[in-house]
Amino acid sequence: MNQIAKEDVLAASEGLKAIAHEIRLTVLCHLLQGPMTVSELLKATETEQTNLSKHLSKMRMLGVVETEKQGNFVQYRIANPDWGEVINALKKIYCPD
Amino acid sequence: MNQIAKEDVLAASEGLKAIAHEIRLTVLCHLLQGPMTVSELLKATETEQTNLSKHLSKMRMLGVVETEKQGNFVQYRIANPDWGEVINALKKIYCPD
DNA sequence: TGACAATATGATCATATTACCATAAAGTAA
DNA sequence: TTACTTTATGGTAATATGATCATATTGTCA
Repeated sequence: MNQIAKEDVLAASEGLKAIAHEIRLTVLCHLLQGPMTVSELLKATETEQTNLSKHLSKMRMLGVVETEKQGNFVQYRIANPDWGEVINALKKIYCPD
Repeated sequence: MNQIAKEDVLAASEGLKAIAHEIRLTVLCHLLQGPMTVSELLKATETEQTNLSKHLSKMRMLGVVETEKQGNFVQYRIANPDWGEVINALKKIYCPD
């Protein structure tokens, strides 16, 4: 708080909760490459439809992703491209070269 | 996983859990300025000693921070400076200029 | 219209997280 | 040694999270 306001820390911690899960982090990584439909994310995450749907819902409610309905499909995209920088920093920490 | 191995995604999501909490994120932000003792963090976070201690313990077990005992005090420090980049990215997303 | 495909939601159960209390452990100093 | 300070740990209760089942919603197409 020296540097960041209390309310911003709270908001950021909520945002972190939105991606602090194996499936949701996987979704985020994929969406960084571009928007994807639920069906595509389903293949990518190898989980149950209903389970993925809940994770996507959580990410949407916490403002990390946005959706756009396209006919029968729903396309998900990252709400703020700066999440890419978060992922890049995580890669430095967790992905050995 | 296109880009990140499954095991790395898992590790990163665990690391994210270590900071996806208001108190723990506050601790991380403070430690970015340099090592601090528990007592100092206690003042900074304005929480109960026993509560903070558990949060610190979690961060340590998940490898985000390290400790060094100095007499009666315990000094905490960030294990990997790259967490600074994570915070900077979060600032872009959550801290309006 | 009916059948089907894509996605979301409600209910439920198991598990995890968190805050708080009491207490323990470890170091210091008289 | 005793008293005190600093930090950690065990127990517990409230709440949150996650997986799974069944079902609903919405849109497409024949």
